[in-house]
Amino acid sequence: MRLLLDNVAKFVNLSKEEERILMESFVIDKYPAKSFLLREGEICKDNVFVLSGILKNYMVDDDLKEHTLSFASRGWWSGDMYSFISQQPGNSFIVALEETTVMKQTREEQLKIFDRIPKMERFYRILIERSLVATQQRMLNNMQLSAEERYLRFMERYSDIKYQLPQKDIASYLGITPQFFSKMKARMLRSESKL
Amino acid sequence: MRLLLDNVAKFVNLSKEEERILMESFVIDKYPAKSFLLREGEICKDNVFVLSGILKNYMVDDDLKEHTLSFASRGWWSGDMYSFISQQPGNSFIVALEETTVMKQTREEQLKIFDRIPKMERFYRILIERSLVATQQRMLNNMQLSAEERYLRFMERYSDIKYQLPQKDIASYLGITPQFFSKMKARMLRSESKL
DNA sequence: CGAAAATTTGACATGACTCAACTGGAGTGG
DNA sequence: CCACTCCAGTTGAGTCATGTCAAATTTTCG
Repeated sequence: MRLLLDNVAKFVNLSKEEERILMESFVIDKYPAKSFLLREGEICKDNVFVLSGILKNYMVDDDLKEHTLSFASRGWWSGDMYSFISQQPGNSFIVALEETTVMKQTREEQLKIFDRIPKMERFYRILIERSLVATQQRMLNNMQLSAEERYLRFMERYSDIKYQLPQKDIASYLGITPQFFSKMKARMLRSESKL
Repeated sequence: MRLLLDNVAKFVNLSKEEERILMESFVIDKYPAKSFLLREGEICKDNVFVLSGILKNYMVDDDLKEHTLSFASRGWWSGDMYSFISQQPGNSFIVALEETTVMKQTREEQLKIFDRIPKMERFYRILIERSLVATQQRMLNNMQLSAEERYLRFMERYSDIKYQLPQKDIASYLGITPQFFSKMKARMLRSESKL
């Protein structure tokens, strides 16, 4: 609980009363490993904040290949942005990679909070400003870096959970096949040990 | 001028007085063809709204290859998001592909407006929510679609200006080389005429 | 333990890139 | 207004990064 308020406090200052109101708009929920918070075709009702565990947000294309959009661990947000803001059926899945506890807030509650506590609209604005920058950066990385280089950046970005993620999911985040990922890692190890 | 207010009015309703205050925070500026609004290493002072003409936002990687982030024509916004929100030197260029007239607002003015007219913070929040969705979608397109398919989507997305953009810039937006783009187009034409 | 899933490995295929040469139009200066 | 240059665009040959398919191996977990 405190974790969420700390996250908010990084960008805006809330009074005790505002904190109380805010907390009332969230509910805590717990998902077992491998359970789905969201499936393709469903409406993403909630914006979720991870207290513990790991979530994966991904899409499946026409060839049934998975494409991972993001991972979320303790202290990070997750959701299907398109579906959440439009409240229309989305195309992505969100699954718990391990038992995961979250605090979640519906879009409706969120908009109400924006009216009651304008500072929260500011907080959210800042959150997505940064998210937009990160997404642009990642897209650029995909355009200009080799798979190997992208992998190294990935390890930095997700250093807290890198050893808990299945390789196939890392590959799908990097935009390469699991087979190629495996060969690439082997190659990197070989050339590293040659030094 | 009216164009900007209409753009805002799509998401929030301003009073005449608020509209007046808002307009005072923008200045109009005009750039000749091939002139730069922003260069790598500079701070992106302004968020710009295009009244006429076309802007291109791109980055140059270590191999001196260009990567186009976006084009902006009449009624669209442009800027280096990272640099604009952090007010730190950025890595992207913004250049006018033809003579371009814009309305621009500094980050400082923008933040002032957010305090004076909270509805404008809401407007901006909605703007970047959508921008985030579009960027995620584009990243996914890059991951799951072939260059050919990406090209077709590009033509829809930028149907208003597709014939005014140099091919090398379209190629760099699609994440392919101009040579490959040229060959691809030729191939597409051939297989189309065979029908 | 046994089945299913994840990972590894190898042979081969391919989409996209590089380099280089050529063409044709756009702008520039004399 | 011509001659010249300089980009943008095209095209071809060869290459490379990554994908595909298939099989073997290891790990996970009921």
